Amino acid sequence: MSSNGENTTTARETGTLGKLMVLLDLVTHADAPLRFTDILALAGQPRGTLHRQLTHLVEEGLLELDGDGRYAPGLRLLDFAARSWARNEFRLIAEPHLRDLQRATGETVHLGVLRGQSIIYLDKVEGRQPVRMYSQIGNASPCYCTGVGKAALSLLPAESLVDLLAGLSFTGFTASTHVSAETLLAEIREIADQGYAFDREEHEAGIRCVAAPVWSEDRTFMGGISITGPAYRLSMELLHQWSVPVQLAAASIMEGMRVRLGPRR
Amino acid sequence: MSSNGENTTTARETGTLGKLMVLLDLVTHADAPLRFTDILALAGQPRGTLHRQLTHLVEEGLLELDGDGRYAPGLRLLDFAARSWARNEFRLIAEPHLRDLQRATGETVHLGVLRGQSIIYLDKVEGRQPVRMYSQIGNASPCYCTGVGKAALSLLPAESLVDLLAGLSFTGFTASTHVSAETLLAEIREIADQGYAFDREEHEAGIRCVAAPVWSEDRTFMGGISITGPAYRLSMELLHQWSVPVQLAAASIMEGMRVRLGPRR
DNA sequence: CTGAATTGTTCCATTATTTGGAACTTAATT
DNA sequence: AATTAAGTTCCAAATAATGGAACAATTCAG
Repeated sequence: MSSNGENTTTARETGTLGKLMVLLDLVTHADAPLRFTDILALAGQPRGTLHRQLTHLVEEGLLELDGDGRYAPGLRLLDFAARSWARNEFRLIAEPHLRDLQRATGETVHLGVLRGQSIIYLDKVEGRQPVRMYSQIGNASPCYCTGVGKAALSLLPAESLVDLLAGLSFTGFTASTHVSAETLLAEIREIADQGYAFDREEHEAGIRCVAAPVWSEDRTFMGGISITGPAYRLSMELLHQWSVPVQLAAASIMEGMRVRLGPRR
Repeated sequence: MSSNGENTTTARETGTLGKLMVLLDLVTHADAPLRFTDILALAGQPRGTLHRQLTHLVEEGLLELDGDGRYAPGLRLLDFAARSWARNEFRLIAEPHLRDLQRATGETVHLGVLRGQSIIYLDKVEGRQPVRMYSQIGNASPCYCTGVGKAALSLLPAESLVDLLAGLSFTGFTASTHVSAETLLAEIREIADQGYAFDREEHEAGIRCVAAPVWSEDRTFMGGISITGPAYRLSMELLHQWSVPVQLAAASIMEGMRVRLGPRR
């Protein structure tokens, strides 16, 4: 349950929409519903302005104002997201391969894509217990300390990579989290060579993963798939072995996309 | 998989945000990614205007533009929704009771709330198979042909109810769907008396449910919970029996909310 | 291959919306 | 009852959105 303060996109914070999205971000990222005054402090805007902006967001169902004057994320966001997810082509194509990989390894499998500096998880296939929905799906995680993130970064052309890394602000989640662009860059080059990435408890202590990059032909889509699990069960040796099936699954997904979307351009 | 064209909220379609939300609705409700020209036809706006609006939505990550010039819902919506869902107090309080009800009956249990003319499903607890996430959660369904919807409507004060009904446009999904405000109103009055509602295959042929209303003290939150399943397994007699446990579960949820949020006002 | 048609993008004077300071109302606190 | 804080409304000034038209890039037809 990590919340990272980074931008999901390279959003402009100017323009009417941009300013409203900043507010929406503020409220959705908060740990609890916020009062008008709380938002006022966080947003640093004139009261009149803020009040009208919040009113508009509430009118559109993007925020909700409860009886105690607290602002919470609006349920209309759920409706939008449900549609966004249900019809996502990348996810639809990847799903069967994720299931195969889960069955083969018995561990949790994730699918994520790079958006700005974050990885957004598009799907998750777990073993035993019924999936707690939305548990991970939709969550934005940092790219510099997740397997899927580093795999995705390894797909970037040199210049874009340097630019992105320059804009990162590192948070040391664990002892092994990368906290400098230099060491991260070195590892990403290695990953680009070998074609797979590890997360050696860099985001969460006790959690490891192997990941392989997945991309669309025109590189508009860059992400990855991973097998994740507790360190006590997933030795680094085992993860090295699993680098093969992850890469194979990644290849299958890309082949699937080629077939489905391929004949054009 | 029903898409209903009704508004989820009483949104104003004026103002900068309102106009952009109309576009977002358009794209997310479409069955497939739309081209610029498609949206142009649907939105009926000047080309220059539309182009800039779409550009802004893309810049904010609310829409995505693929390599073929097709607009699809943006993944940032997922991030917003994941947060909106994870911290929803109503859902958090209801969850254990939904699980209990599922275990007691063996059938699928839903939690939904009324937003405008639609029911938005907040949670779903299924039996056997691992839940396909987002399968129903977040979906907006019509209020006039679902158990949760009719249960929620039965909570409205007479005047609001008449107003809402007047604004409905009925779609006859099955032979038993209400298609007039009169018959619907009559049933809702009955539901208000007895405290539970049925869906007699009104939304989907072969699917029945019993639902009970759930509301917050100040009535800002009006929704319901339901037990849903195939008609061959859920006789009307069985559903009558289950009206008791659904109502009990509803009562428990409301008690939970009172305890958690109660001491005030 | 050329010209015509369609589709998508940019520009900018006009128009409409947003801005933000201040006055005002309501609720909480002493 | 008086004081402070919280929330809401108002309006001239500043800013952003509008939409028509010109421009570019693709696609299509002969």
